[in-house]
Amino acid sequence: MKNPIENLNKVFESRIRLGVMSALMVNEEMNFNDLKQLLEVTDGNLATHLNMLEENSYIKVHKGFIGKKTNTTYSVTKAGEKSFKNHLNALEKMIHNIE
Amino acid sequence: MKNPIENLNKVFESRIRLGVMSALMVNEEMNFNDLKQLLEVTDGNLATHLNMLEENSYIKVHKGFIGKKTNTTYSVTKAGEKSFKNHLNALEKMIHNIE
DNA sequence: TTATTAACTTTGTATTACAAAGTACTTTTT
DNA sequence: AAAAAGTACTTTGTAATACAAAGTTAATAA
Repeated sequence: MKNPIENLNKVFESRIRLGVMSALMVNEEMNFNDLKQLLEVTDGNLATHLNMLEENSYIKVHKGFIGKKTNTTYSVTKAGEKSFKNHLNALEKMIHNIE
Repeated sequence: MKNPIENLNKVFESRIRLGVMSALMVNEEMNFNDLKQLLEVTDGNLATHLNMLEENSYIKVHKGFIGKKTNTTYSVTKAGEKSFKNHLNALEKMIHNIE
């Protein structure tokens, strides 16, 4: 038997970062508030996780406006997409080994 | 869009506990050393994670012998199986939403 | 009798998670 | 014009986790 977790990515161990990535894979881009409401987290907590994803270059931030209101959006980078898919693959292998 | 992480189980957020459960779903029972080698973790670390799984009644411990040598084995409980499958389902839904 | 193995527990440190409050800037409401 | 509210944070503080390393106990093998 082979180590079932060796290809899992530490960064995606967190439920919230998993949720952010998952949402951004489906949505192209989302802003702070949408993510906050979707994942039901506090500002500070979300900001921390977004920071960690950005520091790993898995997402990128775009500060813009809607009319005159600030609107910060987040989207996955190429690297983020690659790493996340890799992680999902590892999860899938683990799951299929079981079912 | 619905919160993609609301059905994920906090206990299974950890890579190592995920690995333990995954191994025990496939193997019926495994002992301390087999798990340790499979998951490539230190004694203390593994013991802690096994404890947490046991406290949640997701695994049960059986202290036995092979000949005269002690042999502690671990296996998933019904509750553990149910909760873990639930978690995997939530993961699968998340993944399929993406791919 | 010394060394080794199994399965831990204890100790200590570093990292992480999270909530809550604070901040800066703008916009809407009164 | 003043007050309230919204956006997107940062800061602060605390509690929980993760993990390695060393210590422990009891048995067995050399």
